[in-house]
Amino acid sequence: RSKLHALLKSCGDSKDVSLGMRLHAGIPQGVAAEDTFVGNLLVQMYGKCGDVANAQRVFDAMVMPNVFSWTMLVTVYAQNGDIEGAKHVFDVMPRRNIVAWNTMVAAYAHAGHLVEARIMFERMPSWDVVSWTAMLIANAVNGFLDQAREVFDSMPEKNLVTWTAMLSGYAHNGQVVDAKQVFDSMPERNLVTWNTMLQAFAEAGQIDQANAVFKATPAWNLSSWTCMLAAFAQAGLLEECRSVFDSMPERDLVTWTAVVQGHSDNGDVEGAKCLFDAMPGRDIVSWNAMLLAYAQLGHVELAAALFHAMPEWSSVSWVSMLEAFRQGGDLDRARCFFSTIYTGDVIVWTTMIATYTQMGSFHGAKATFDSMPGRQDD
RNA sequence: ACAUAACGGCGGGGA
Repeated sequence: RSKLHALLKSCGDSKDVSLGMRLHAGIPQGVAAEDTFVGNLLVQMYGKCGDVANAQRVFDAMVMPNVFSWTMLVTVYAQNGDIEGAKHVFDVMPRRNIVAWNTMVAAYAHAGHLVEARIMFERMPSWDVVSWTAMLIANAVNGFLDQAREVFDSMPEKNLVTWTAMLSGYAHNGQVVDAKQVFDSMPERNLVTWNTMLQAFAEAGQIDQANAVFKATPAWNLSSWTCMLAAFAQAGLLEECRSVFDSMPERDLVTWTAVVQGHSDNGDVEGAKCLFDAMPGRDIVSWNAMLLAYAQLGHVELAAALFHAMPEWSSVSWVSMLEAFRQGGDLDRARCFFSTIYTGDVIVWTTMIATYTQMGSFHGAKATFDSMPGRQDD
């Protein structure tokens, strides 16, 4: 069982759902249902792999789900972006503990639903450092750094995660001076802390400072290297970007996508395509990055071909194609393409409106604007 | 024994 534990955990960490399924299939019939511990491990593994349906299926078959099973199921929905689903499980679970409450507050926080996060938080029977940190994040992701700071300052207890969350809030809000101040006053640091500080300088375009933090970091992981190579690319230093990429001891999908984008950002489509073809695997983000490279660099036909070769599409794909047609001044194809989209979000619609506007078709822009579903006029 | 918060890669407008 402890072996199974380690194996299923590693499937979750590496999102290897096919190995997870093989392990699941190797467990004797009924064990996953009757042995709550084993069932929990499977629910968690499927959740981490993004397979919510199988997580739910294992859970449903469990004879005696315990409080771990229930809170894990809440986490599964929350971490896969289904807040409604998480809330539903939360509402029907027989006994709610602080971990379940914290999970819900954090889910709302990351989705940017500050009001809901606050309502949850206020209804909690008690709070701990995780609850407070989640509320700090809820404020920070909405750009309310002063309120986040108030939460931070008034917390009865802080730990390394709290400090790093505050640092991260400043980092992503462009407040690099405040970020540095937090970093300098932290009682302790770990690799996440160092990476967050690196990201703060990188996002602020302060490449020398970023490089200094990178060099001073006691040890690196994939996040550190990837952040640094992306920072070099964004600063127009493609050679340095490449040298980080070439010297990294390991690479993952995120790394590969970052280096593809680094080349496209610096106008090197051929380099981007070479790397894209050499990638060991591709996900929707990497396909979109390559698609956008073609779109932004004016390769309409290559973009169209790539679009049709993609295994799946997202709103980013639609926007990239519209961008390609807009770049090429081809309003007809943009309009025709747009009419085939059924699931576009507000950004897709805004891009189409901008395309009409830019081509001088105010009627088209207005008509599109008027037919937008669920438009918020505030 | 197993559950919750912090770090890296893709899109429009706005500031």
